[in-house]
Amino acid sequence: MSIAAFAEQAVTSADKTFLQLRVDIVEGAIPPGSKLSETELSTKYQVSRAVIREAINRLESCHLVERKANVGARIVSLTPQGLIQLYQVREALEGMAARLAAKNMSDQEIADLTALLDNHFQTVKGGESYYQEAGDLDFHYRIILGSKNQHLIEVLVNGIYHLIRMYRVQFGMAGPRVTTAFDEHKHVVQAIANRDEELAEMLMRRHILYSKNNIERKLLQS
Amino acid sequence: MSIAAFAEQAVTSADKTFLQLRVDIVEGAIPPGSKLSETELSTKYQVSRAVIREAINRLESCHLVERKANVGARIVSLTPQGLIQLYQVREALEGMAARLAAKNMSDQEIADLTALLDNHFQTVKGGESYYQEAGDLDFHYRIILGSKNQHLIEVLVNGIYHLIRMYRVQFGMAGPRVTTAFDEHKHVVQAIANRDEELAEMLMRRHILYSKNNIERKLLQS
DNA sequence: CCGCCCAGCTTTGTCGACAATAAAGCCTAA
DNA sequence: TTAGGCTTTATTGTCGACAAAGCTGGGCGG
Repeated sequence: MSIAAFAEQAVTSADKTFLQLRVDIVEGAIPPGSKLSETELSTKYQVSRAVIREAINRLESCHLVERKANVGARIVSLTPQGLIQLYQVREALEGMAARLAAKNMSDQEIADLTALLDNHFQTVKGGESYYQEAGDLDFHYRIILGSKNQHLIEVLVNGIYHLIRMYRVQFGMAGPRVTTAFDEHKHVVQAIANRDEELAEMLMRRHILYSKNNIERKLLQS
Repeated sequence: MSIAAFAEQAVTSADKTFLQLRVDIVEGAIPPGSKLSETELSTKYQVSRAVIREAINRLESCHLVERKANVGARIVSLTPQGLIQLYQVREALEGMAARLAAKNMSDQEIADLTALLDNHFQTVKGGESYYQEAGDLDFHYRIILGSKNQHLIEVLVNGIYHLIRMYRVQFGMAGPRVTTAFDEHKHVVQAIANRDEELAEMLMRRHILYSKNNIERKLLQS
């Protein structure tokens, strides 16, 4: 359920098309760099061009597609340095999120977060590397929401994280760093529980910086 | 010219309407919290409803308006804590921008930035408080662009700064802090010139933090 | 007298057609 | 043969009309 809180419900037809398209893009069903023809999509998804246009507009505000006037929309093309830049933004924003979470999360929320981590620990100890995807996301989402900062939440949840997921799929990073990342998570939560804003931010920044370095290494060797 | 580099040129009709609407919103011609009726706007700006809808969509991605399905769009309502949250995001992002600028700006760009500051110094010394608006913006924009980080630039320039301007207009902060802010700017530039990433980030963060505190004080006493 | 429900009306969502712009291919001329 | 310009064609931008959902006001029943 934890993550399901973000299941935005689509009421209008453009909503559904937007969500569907976003999945298709992030999951790679439509490859990066490819052109999005309005007429083609309108037949494919059985909706009018106006709906497609609205969906594409929203995709653009997620930074998943780029439009040029009188030319059309293309899915963004992914580059290693683009991923690096994304992690730089993540480091700044999630660092601040951790700081604010240390200040603003309720005791109950912190308790829940701790419980979540214990739960994950059982899984990790069991040897399953299930952790990476769902668990990691859940952890980061909770802290972002815990910041109680609407702008922060918006930019990260609706903007950056879909792009991150897209990179993960395209560059095929299922990712090791499971146990070490788990320890880092634990320390961040401890700092938040201690209401140590300074430390929470620093630890979160390092956690993301390590991730970035890890990814850089993998990108270079391939 | 410096700032004119951001003069996005509108080619399509929706572009012009969007830019016009954005000005009208940011400058306060359309007050915060008010409803944006599509038909009303379409007669007012002499364009079809489709154009208005597209413009509103883009305004939404700037976080200047909020939409509800089957209900309509309203201009965001401004709250003191909303402004605080905005400054928290600014602190994180522009701090990172200063760090990256110290790494990525060319020597020429740094020289230009220094010259710009000297120029501003003459103005400040002359007693004109012209500085606040244009000069401050120019300084921050250059460092943001100097980061060479596309995501950072996007979020700040197209998203946050218009909101900041809107708050400035609505809450009527022409702003003192002229000379002290100038010194802070100077120190940031020095750190960037020395390629001291750590210090550049720290100084920029403090600069914005001071601004935030200053604003908080003013908000409370009113 | 108060509250609920229904009808009408306003506003948004969706659609198909037309206009305008840019890309592609062909034709001509150097 | 190739470069340049023109024509054709496909795609996007814009429009007005229709469909559907929400809000408002009046009437009915408790």
